[in-house]
Amino acid sequence: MKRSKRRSQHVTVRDVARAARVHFSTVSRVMNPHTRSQITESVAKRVLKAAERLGYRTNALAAGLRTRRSRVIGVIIPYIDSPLYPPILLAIEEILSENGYVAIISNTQNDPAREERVLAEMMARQIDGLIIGTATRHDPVVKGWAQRGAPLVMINRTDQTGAAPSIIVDDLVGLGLIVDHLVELGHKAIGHIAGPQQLSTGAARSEGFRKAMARHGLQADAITIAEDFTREAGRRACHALLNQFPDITAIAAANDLLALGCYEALQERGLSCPKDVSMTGYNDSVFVDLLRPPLTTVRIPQREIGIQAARLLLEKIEERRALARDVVLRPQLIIRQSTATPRASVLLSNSSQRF
Amino acid sequence: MKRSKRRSQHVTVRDVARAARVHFSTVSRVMNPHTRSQITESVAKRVLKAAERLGYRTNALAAGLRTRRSRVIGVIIPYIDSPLYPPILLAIEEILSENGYVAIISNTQNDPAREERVLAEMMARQIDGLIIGTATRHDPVVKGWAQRGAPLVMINRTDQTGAAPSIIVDDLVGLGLIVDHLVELGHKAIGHIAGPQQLSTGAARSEGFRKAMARHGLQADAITIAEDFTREAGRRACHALLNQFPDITAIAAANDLLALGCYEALQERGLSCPKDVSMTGYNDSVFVDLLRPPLTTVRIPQREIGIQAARLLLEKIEERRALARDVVLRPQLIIRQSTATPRASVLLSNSSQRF
DNA sequence: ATGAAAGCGCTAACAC
DNA sequence: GTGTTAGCGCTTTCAT
Repeated sequence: MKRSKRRSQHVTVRDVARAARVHFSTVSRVMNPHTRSQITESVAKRVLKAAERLGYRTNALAAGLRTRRSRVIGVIIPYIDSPLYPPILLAIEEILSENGYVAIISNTQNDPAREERVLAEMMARQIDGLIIGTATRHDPVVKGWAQRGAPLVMINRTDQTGAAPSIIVDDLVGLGLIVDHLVELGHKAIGHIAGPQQLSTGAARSEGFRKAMARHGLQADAITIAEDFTREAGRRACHALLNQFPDITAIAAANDLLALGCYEALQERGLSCPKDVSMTGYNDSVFVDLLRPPLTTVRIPQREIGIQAARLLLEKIEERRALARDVVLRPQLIIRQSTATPRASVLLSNSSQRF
Repeated sequence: MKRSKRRSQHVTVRDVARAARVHFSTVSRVMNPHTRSQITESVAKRVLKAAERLGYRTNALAAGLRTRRSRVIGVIIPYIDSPLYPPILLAIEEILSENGYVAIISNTQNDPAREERVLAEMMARQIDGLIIGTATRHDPVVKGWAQRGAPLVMINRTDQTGAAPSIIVDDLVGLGLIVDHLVELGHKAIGHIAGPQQLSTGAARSEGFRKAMARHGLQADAITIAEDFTREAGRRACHALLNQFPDITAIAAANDLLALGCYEALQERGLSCPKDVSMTGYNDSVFVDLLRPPLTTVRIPQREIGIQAARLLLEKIEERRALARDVVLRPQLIIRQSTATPRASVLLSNSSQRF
């Protein structure tokens, strides 16, 4: 008769137990799929009915405190308002939800201080695992987590230490597809707007560019590094590139946002794409098919990245295996109208023929 | 000497207390900003130093179980991969993070079953409040939460009951801006691709269209309702609209995605925008300035929506006031190149004058 | 100003 | 198969 007065909003196992005339641990066993088989069918039914009637919902905080498993996972990404991430997040959330997990999603804006803060909040909430899209090439966060044996999966970017599995796209192949396509169109003087080199994506795509150019016996020195994967950085880098290398007939940008910036820069210089300069992007972001002109780019399996990352993380959490399997997904060339044969003037001077 | 053997990974208040030679409740008081003032400065310093040294981090699950406050809030939106939401989510997360809260973000794809499931997961985790962008005009979720007195804020869409505060944009004004602009350009036969009418946004924008047309003494019967706020639905609706009303010279779409679909439909019909038909969108989604042609649209303060929603929710949570203040934000017309004077042929027949 | 004690709601040995 | 018991780590009266 002690706690019956406090019929507050929360229905607990004890309330259900009283209603079903069983011990509260029996209720717990019924509610937990893992221990459900221990209970007689008739008793289980009675408990379930009472729970239903009282509107019982298990308190994940209490359960988590006891089991040391919160069924919450953390997701840290640099920019949620970049077109790259939403489809990935969507897929992650779908897989997690199917498995009774939820995601705490945080942005860092590539700011290490913010990253540290959100990570602290996540750890305080006893997250069971972490998916991060912010790994730098030698990432202290990655190292820290991996050393503590905490389940961690990197997406999109990877660090160099191999301390945790990652889901990435084969950017070497991706830039190869781009360069092959441009060369096939007849381009020889091809420039590259590179992404930040401390990010694996930026570095890998630059390397892919260089290797592919070398494969074709072409010079790969027309490279400008954009300080960030943004439209504005792309615009500035494009101007710099064209100032230094006015003769290039095609520009391979390290991602779509950079390519958008290049579109602006070209327009500002009175250059037409693809007549004067062919452009390519990377990621096949939503809407780039509607740009002027529609952007030739490389499609990466965003959804698949999310699915694989979530699956891999859940495997690590539930099985506690230290599998360091990396997943490398293949990109696909999407040809649109921002690429064409090199401009006539250059064709003339470079190959001394017309038509 | 009982529990000293289990030097497991987690450092607790007891560990810190032992190291600082105080009672563990003192540690708790030091760590909690609210009770910190009760402790002598020197003792506090000693505790803090010990905590630092041992790497103590408070366990939010345990604290939440005790205080019945999880410092987690739920965010439910229909589509994370719609360009509307990421900036809102970014702002929400920023405000929450500043206040020591984190967000569990879930997508529903407008599927009520999914909504129910994610909501159950959130409730199990004892979320302190909820921000939802999925409210239908008579929403059971909204009603349920409001009745239980749980802090809830609606964004973007609102229900009709006024059961909870909402942060919305003044869509009547927004469509008014659009219609005024088109009329000023000389359009009279203006069509409208409406959004789903069970959503407050769809309904409000249609009403805004009708009222504005009436204000100008124009017929507002060229309306087709798209079954969803998607590009494909926009494409189909645009075809239907033009089949039924071939003479319209301008189309006001209820959002940008619908306008994109219209772009496709116009292209399929061999019509040029804005020469044959002027187009307008709504939301000023990222990239619509780079479309062919750049889209005239209405900019809504996405970031502000997120900020206001998070602030309002935190107010409700911390002060437990039942303020039902609605926030209505003002939209802004963004004129680009998808709108122009009506096509010559129509000008001729409609107003019997040229130039 | 600090210590003592109780308990948030749950799970998981351990009994019987 | 079900009841008993003991915490998970924390906050918060109540003493002192």
